[in-house]
Amino acid sequence: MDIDKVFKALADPGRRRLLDMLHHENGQTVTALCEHMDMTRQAVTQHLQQLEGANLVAVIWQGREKLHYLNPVPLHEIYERWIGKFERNRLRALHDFKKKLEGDDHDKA
Amino acid sequence: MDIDKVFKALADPGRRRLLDMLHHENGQTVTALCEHMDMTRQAVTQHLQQLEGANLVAVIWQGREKLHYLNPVPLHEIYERWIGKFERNRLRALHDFKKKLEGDDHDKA
DNA sequence: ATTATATGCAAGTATTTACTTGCATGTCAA
DNA sequence: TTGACATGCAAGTAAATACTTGCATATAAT
Repeated sequence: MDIDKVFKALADPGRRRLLDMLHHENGQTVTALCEHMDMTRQAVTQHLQQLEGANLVAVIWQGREKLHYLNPVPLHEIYERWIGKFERNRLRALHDFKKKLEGDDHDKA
Repeated sequence: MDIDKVFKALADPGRRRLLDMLHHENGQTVTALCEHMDMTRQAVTQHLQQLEGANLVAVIWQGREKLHYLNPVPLHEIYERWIGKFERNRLRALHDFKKKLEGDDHDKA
């Protein structure tokens, strides 16, 4: 799994918006998703392709319609491999930080 | 809190690497961080500034040295406001998705 | 004082990314 | 089978991002 693609995909507000829309209603077509996006269909398509490439969205063809489904697994990966790791040390880091500040203010006092 | 800046900051592998380094050893100087980065000091500085802008890194000046400290709070925010939301519906979404697939395979059979 | 070290500022280039426009293809419905 | 609808493909433009180079400033060490 290419976590870089996931981060890159999430970096754009438009793409996050698309994920939100699918979160609100799963299995939407390109055209449906376009209605709330202030850009051409092509632009939206390209964003959706990136989301697909990052495996955040899966697609099912239904006749001439392309239905988009959210795949939350990569988000989970990001949490596991990235956020959790830092979270675990959250309090410790904050502690270190404050200690440093205090050390500066009254050094050896 | 500007969550877009956080996502943008995380979108670059170099910046994620810097966060990793600080996670490994907190409070490093620019120069120290540069040693493991295959680019000029200026480039690293600019990345660090973006991390600072996203509030992922805090800085303390110590004489001529600039010490960088990790701030995991924005990561937590991302989890809270983004990942968790999707996680909660993870199983449900997967369920919907499979049902859709099945429905296509043997429609009304 | 002089030199070395740690960093900043700013302009310029190169690469990447976002978005558009125009046309092509395939599916559905009358 | 014709017309409307859903989407794809591809080339081009505009804007954002990553990175560099050259010089300036401040702190520390000798």
